[in-house]
Amino acid sequence: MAKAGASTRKENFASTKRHVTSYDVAQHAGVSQSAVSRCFKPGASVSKKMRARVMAAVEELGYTPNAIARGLITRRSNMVAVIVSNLNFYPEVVSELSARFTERGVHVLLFTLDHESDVSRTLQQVWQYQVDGVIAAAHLSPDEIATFVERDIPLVFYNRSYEDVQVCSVSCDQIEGERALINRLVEASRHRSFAIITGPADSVVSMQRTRGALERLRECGATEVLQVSGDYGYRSGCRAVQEILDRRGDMPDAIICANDVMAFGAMDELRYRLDYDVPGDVSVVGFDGVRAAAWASFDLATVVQPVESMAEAAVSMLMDRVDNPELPPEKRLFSGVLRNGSSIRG
Amino acid sequence: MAKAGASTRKENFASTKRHVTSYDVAQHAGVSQSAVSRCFKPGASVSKKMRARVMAAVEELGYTPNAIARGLITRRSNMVAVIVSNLNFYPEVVSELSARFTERGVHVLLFTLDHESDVSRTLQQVWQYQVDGVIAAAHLSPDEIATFVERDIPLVFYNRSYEDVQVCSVSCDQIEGERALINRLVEASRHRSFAIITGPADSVVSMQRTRGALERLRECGATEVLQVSGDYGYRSGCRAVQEILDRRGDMPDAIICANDVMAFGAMDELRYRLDYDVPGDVSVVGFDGVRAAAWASFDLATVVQPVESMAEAAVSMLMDRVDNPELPPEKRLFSGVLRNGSSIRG
DNA sequence: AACAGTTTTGACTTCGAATGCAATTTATCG
DNA sequence: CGATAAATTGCATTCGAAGTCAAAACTGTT
Repeated sequence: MAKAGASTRKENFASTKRHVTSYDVAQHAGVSQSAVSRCFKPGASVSKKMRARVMAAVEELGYTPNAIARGLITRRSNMVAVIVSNLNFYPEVVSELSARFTERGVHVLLFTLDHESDVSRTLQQVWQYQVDGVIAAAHLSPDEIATFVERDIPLVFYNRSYEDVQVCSVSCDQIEGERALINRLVEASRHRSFAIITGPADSVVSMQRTRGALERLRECGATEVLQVSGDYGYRSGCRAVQEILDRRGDMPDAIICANDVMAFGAMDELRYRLDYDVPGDVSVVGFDGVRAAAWASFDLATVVQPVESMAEAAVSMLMDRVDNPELPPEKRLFSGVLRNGSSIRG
Repeated sequence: MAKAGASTRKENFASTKRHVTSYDVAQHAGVSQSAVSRCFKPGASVSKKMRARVMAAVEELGYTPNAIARGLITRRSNMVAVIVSNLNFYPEVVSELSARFTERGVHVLLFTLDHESDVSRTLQQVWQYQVDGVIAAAHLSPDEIATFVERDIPLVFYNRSYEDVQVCSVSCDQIEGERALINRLVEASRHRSFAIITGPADSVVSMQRTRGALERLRECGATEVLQVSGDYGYRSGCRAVQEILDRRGDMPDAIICANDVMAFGAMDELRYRLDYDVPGDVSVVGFDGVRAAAWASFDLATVVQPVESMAEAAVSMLMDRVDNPELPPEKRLFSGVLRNGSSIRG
């Protein structure tokens, strides 16, 4: 970058002058402030000579345009809010979204929710920052969704879909995925009794997965399906297995978990505390396709959500509406990819 | 919040007027814009009557202060940048930082780095957004650090320390932690031969961990220490074990991994592909204390970094310098907590 | 060289909220 | 009650960049 000499000079400027503004640059280059501004606007009409002079001054003073000031006048902050609930904080999703936005020169204001009740407070913050759009991987009430419409702020849900609300979303087909998983189970071997470990009661995703599983199981003629509830965490997977044992007296042929992490808990509990063989005695399946599903310890049969495609879709869907607010709401549904793992018997 | 009636009214306003500004509120309440502004400033001098009138108008119009405009004049954006490199994206850290900042009414602009080379581009972005401070969980060059000083932007490193640079940092004592781990190893049982799986060559943290291990091993009289390199990923843990086997012909008594995830890879490779017993034949230790370390499949002996304390420390260290830029740089070093796991023999 | 046509350029205004200062109201006390 | 101190309020300006529009500088043509 800058050589030592230039660096020293900059330092001096910095200590005397608080912030270098476009005015300073203009003065230094002997041009108008408008000219400086234009040099930073992509398709603007600036002569070569002008651009060169300005850029020289920019270098010398170490000028950086102030995005805050720019945002004020252009009414485009180039920031989007990403709202994720802390519980199901999928790092891949956040980092993938962040990367995709960065590619487009858009910056991510991250909001994590500890409790779903923080939503309204969070939204207050979101409004203040004049973000150009919002990606929500959390549950919003219809009222809250309505405020986005009122304020003309594009909103895209990630893996949350709302049946009766016209709103953008990108999701993985939970029901289809779960059905595929059940198909895999019944094809693989004669599983007769089942248990489902659900996610938290307020998780739509969990409900869909559970519903998909139940539907398909019934269609396949399974009559014996025990349901116990978990919270998506490892420990709740362990506890759920205990509960299954308590309620049934023995283990079912297969345990269907609403997510991978609970499946890990379930497998570990079965193998290490209850001394069952997975998949010999019990098959276990999950949902999500997190990294650890492919680890040899688990080699879990699950549905891999196409995180990259989904993130890309969410980002482009959002940015399309930012550029053109007239676009109608759209729901994009991706299919998950079945991952065969040795956690299924047969 | 607002009843249905009010909501409808808001909607009408919204459709006629682009954004509700403090001027609109002022006019509606029959007061000056300054008054409105003051009603939103904590310790300002406003009479009860005035506040009531203003707030009524605020409610009625659905006004939200514009943080962008505020930031422009106050020169305080109430945003901080959090820079993390994508590779070692520790979700706990990011979400913990985010929560701590949110508590203080500060917002997080998230920057993820795919390659370390993106740093300078990222910093350009950071300058533009006039963030009040930066938390970096990534490597910056001394030149880059210097620009923070020039620009008077407080910077706190998370788990990166620089020996000769005066800069704020919050870290876990990698060397001490690793030494404790080695102590645990030698106390537990007679381990004679060792292998170390390091992290990426450019990771300072990995270097420190390796150094700590080597030092303590030498002090304990270990002569046979093989070093192979990994990249912090699960697969690299697997590969590293193969490499150890190739280079030695057999397995050492203990494998010391620069992080937990590689330790998982190593354990799985040993158990499921090479048919070694862990810890019977080989002990494995990691570093970090991620969630999965406590899972029964691994029950890994490791050093748990006190993420919550560290995040809190980083946040308060940063915000202290934002409020008082004169504070001198400070390095805070936390001790990790040894986690005993059954991945160690004895 | 003079003219119309095209680029470039600069003066001025704008975005929305915060603040110093002066004007005004209210409270306090002899 | 009047005078003075104290609290409240409004006016005008400010932050930094971008856009509007008209003036100025080029271009090419005859």
